[in-house]
Amino acid sequence: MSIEFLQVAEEEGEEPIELPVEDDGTLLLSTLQAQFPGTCGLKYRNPESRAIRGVRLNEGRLNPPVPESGWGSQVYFCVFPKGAVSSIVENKRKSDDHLENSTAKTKRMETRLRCTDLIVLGLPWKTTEQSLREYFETFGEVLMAQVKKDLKSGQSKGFGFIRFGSYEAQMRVLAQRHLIDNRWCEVKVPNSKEGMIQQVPCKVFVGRCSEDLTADDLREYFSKFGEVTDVFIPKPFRAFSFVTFLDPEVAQSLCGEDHIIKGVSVRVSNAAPKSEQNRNPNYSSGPPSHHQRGSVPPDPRNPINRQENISYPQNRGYMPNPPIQHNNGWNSQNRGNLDMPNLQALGINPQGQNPSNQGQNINNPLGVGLNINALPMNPALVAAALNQWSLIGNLQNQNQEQGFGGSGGPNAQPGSSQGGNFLSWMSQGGGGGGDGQQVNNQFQGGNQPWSRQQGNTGQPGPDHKQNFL
DNA sequence: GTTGAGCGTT
Repeated sequence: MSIEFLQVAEEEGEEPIELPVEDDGTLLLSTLQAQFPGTCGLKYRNPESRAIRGVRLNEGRLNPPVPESGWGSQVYFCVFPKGAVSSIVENKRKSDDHLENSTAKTKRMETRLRCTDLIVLGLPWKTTEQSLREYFETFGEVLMAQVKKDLKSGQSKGFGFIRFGSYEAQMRVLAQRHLIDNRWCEVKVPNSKEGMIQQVPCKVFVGRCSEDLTADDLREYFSKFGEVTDVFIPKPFRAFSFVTFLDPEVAQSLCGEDHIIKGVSVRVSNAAPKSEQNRNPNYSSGPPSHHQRGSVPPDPRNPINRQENISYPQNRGYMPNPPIQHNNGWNSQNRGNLDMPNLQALGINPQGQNPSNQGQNINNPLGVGLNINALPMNPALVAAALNQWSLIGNLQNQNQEQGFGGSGGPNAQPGSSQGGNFLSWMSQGGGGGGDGQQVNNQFQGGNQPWSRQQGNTGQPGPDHKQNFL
């Protein structure tokens, strides 16, 4: 006997896949979902009425429209779960937002592949699911919004979950903090969903920068390739910078290229992950892996961030790049290694190639037998650069004592322009964020989740683990 | 009736 197949496409116009029908003539939902993860049903266009018809689903089995005549030769389309919100939100969106022009298919793909529930921490007690949803709808279609409450009292527990329909929306939301019902909240990938997020870095290293290249210059230039969510230029001048894109693919596409900005030839390469050694030893619980992309400072171009006097808690990590914790080996395997910003900044790659470092160990530039005199550069300059990154001197001690993970980027060391340590670097403003945002520590005590962590003169306590999330 | 780091009753 022959097995019957029916043709299923993700949506109308897409190339169908043939799926095997069971002996009883039904299609198992599991069979469908094996090919179209996230699908919850099937539909088809009625050739007579031209209307879309749904396919009966009963106990995990999809039934042919007319049982006696089987599925026929028509193409069926997947049904994906969708929230109640749609058209209103769509219409509200900025028309100039090119990222929202993604096709339905792209959206599906993203939903299927990468969207995940996000946890919203620090919600005001008064925030309801309604207000939570309304807030996040400004970023995109919200498929789910919930506030966790005490079952008995109904009182909010101060956190909740949201899910977006598009990955862009999710990325935007993860890339900033959120003022919800007049309280700053943070959105993260829940611990339970770790590993479900794409871990392609959005940040690129831009070497050979000249001192007169401003963050605005870089932003303006690189924006033509895709939305730039952050630009970080270390202070004092270190001849490199970091540019973070919303889209990791844009970032990756630029790596290995030379670009001329304001007459300066800069080199774009992968932003090497920070090493564990320069991280906060207390911060080891394997937080969400999305922070490569997620922890960029709020984008000032986002209306939400245009409020007057917006500021960020000094110790909370709204510096160029809060520490990145990966569970994909980016950092976890790099313990004991040093980063290599110094060499990259000088246009030197000790590995002799573009440091494509995703998931790879980054060799310690010192560990590969760095010989300053052998470098194709003024040794004094190299030495000065090394010194800037604290690669000469008491680096070990600093790293052990500072107990901080924050830095100027995946491979920027906090360094010490004054011969100090990271804390002194922090107290100078910590880099202040790539957009020149002020870090004026305006938060008042008690009202913010992070307020108690203000004051950065002492050793970070154990609970500084939260500082940079 | 209070609170403020966390990780989702179903």
